[in-house]
Amino acid sequence: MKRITIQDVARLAGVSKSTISQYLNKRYDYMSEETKKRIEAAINELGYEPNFIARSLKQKKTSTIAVIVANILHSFSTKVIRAVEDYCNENGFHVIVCNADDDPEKEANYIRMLRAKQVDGMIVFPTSGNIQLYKELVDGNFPLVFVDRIIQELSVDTVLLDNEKAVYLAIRHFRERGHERIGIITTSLHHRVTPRVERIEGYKKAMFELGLAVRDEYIKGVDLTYIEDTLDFMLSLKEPPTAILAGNDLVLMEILKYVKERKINIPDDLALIGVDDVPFATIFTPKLTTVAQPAFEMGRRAAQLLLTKINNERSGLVNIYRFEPMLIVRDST
Amino acid sequence: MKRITIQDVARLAGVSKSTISQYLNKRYDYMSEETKKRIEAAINELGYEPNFIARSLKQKKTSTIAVIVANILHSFSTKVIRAVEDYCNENGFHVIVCNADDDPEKEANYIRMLRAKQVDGMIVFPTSGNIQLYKELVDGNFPLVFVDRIIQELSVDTVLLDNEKAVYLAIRHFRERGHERIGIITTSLHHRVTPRVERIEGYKKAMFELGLAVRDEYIKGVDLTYIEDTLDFMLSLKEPPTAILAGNDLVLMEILKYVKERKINIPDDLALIGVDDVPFATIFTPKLTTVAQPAFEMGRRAAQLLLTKINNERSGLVNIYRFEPMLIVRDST
DNA sequence: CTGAAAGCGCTTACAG
DNA sequence: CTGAAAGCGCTTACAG
Repeated sequence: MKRITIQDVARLAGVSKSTISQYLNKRYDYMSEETKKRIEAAINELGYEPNFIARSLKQKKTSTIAVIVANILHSFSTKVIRAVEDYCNENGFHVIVCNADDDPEKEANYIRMLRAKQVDGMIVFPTSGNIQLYKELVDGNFPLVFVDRIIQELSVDTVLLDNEKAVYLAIRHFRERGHERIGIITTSLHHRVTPRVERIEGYKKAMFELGLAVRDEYIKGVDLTYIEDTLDFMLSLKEPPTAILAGNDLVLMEILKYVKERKINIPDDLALIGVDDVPFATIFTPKLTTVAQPAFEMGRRAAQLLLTKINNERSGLVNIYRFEPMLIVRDST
Repeated sequence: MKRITIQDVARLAGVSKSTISQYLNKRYDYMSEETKKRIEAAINELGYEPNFIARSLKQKKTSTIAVIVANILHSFSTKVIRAVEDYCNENGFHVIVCNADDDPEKEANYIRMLRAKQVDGMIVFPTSGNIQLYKELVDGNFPLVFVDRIIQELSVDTVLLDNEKAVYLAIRHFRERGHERIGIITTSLHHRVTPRVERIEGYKKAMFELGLAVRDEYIKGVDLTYIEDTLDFMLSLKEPPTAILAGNDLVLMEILKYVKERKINIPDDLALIGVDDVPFATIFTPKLTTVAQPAFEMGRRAAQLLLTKINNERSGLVNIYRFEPMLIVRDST
C-alpha cells in the first residue's frame, strides 16, 4: 500500500507542501478560494490521509494517552477504562490500555515504553512500587492523574471514592437492621493500597461512632485465595459476626461462593454488603445490597483532568477528588 | 522536561549519532568494546530513552496495534482484549482499545484515525457497515484480523466460535433432560451479525437432527429492551417452551431478571442455558448451565495471527479459525 | 570500526 | 497570498 504523502498532493494541486500543510491545519487566513478548491480536489482524488506520526514528531505531541490499570479484572477498572475511552474519543485522543497486574516491574516497563512512545499523558491506578519513577514524571511536569489510589509521597491529582463514607453508609445500614457484630474483609493490606486501608480505617471509625465494639477478629485483609479460610475462622468464633462487608467485587464473589456452598442463609444467617455495584446484584438470590462507586463519572473526570493538564502546560494546584458513594439497599441485609 | 536526544548522547560519548543508533539496535558487529562502554555510560548518565515516534517515522512501523470491539459490555470482548493485551505485551507491541458501539460511523472514524496514526494492524469485531473501507485495507495488504464475525464479502482471517456446535451441545443437553419444546432468544438479527445468525441456524439444524419440531414462535432475535416482551409472548403461548437458550451473556441477564421478578422456578418451570460463561454462573441460584467460549485463547490466537502478518508482509491464505465451545453442566437444566 | 549525509512526512517561522 | 528552507529525532546505506 503505497502511502500518499503531502508531497504527492502538492504536486497534483500545483502548490507547495507548505500550502497543503496550511490548508490541513485550517490556516486559511490568506488562502485564495481557488487554491483551497484545488487542494481539496487533489486530496480527494488521491485519498490522502496525513501521517500522524510525522506530525507528532514535529509537534511533539501524539494525541494519545495511556491508562494503566492495576487489575483489569475489577469491574471498576473496566468501567473507568470505558469512560476514559469515551471522553478521549470525543476529544480526538486515543487511549492505550495497559494492565500492570499489580506488579511494579510490569508497571515500570509500561511507563518507560509509553514515555518512549511519547504519549501525552497517563491515567494510572498506581502500585506503590515505582515512587521514584513517578517522581521523575512529576518533576518533569509530565501530565499524570492517579485513580483509586493515593501515593502519599507524590503530589499528583487523584480521583477516588470517599472510602470512609462508603463504609460508613454500609455499617450504619447494618446497624439499622439490628446488627452489632459486623465484620469486614478486603484483599491484602500488604502494600497499603489506599481503598483497602481507607475502608478498614473507615470501618473502625464508623463502628466507634455508632457505639459498636471494634474487634480485631472481625477485620481481615487477605488474598482472594484465603477468603474461604478467613470466613471459616470468623464464622467459627464464639461470637461470629452476623454481618460482613466485602471490600470489593472480587471479595464479594468469593464470599458468595462460600455461602452458596455452605448453604448459609442470606440475610438471616449472615447479612452482606459489597462495595462496588456488580451487574448481577439484582438477579442474585437474594438481591444484593451494595455501595456503588460512580465509576463512569470518575473515569470521565480523570480523563478530563488529564486533557486539561495536557492542554495547559502546568495546571497549578494538585487536588484529591473524592466521589460520593451510593448505598443501594436490596435484600441481602 | 527537556527530552534528551540521540545527539546529546553522541556528544557526551564522543561518537556520532550513527554509532549510537547502531548500538541501540544491537548492531555490534564491528563495534569496539571501548565504544560500547562509553555509549552505555553516556546513556545511563543522561537517562536517555530513544524517541519511538522518530524511529517509527523512519521505519514505517509503530509496534502498536488497535482492537476495535463492537460492544465492550460483552464479557467476551473484555476477555479478548485482555488476551490480546497480554500477548502484545509479551511481544513488545502496544494496543489501542476502541469501542465502536456497533455504530458503523464510529467504527469508520476509528479506522481512519488509526490508519493516520500508522498502527501496524487491527483486530476488529466488525460491523457490516464498512465493507468498502475494509476492502481498501485488504487490497492495500493492511494486516487485519476479524473476531467473532465473518464478513462474507471480504477475505480476512477470522477467529470465532463454532457457533453451530455450541448450540447443538445446548440443545442436545436439553433433549437429554427431556425437553422437546425449546426456544432460543438472541439480540437483533437486523444486521445479520454472524454469531446470532449462526446460532439461530445451528438451532434449527440441531432441532431437526434431534427429531424436534422447529417452530417460529420459539425463535426470536430482538433488542435487549424487548426481551421482556418476547418472554411474555413465548411463555403465554398455548404450548410454551420448557427450555430457553440465551444467545449471549446480555440476553441471559435479561432473562434472569425476568424469571426473578416473576418468581419462575428454574429449572422446573423453565430450563435455561446461556452461551458465554458468566462470572456469576456458579453463585446464581440455581447454578447456571452455560456453553463457554474459549475467549482467552481466541484473543490470543487473533493477536498471534495479526503479529505474524505484520512481520511477514503477505501471509498467503485466508482462514476461518473455529474454536470449540464447551458445555458446562450445572443446575439450571 | 566509525561518521557524514540523506531521508522518513510533516510544520513553521520567515521572506517575498 | 504562497514557497524555500530548516528541523523534529531517529535510521541506514555507503564511504573511508
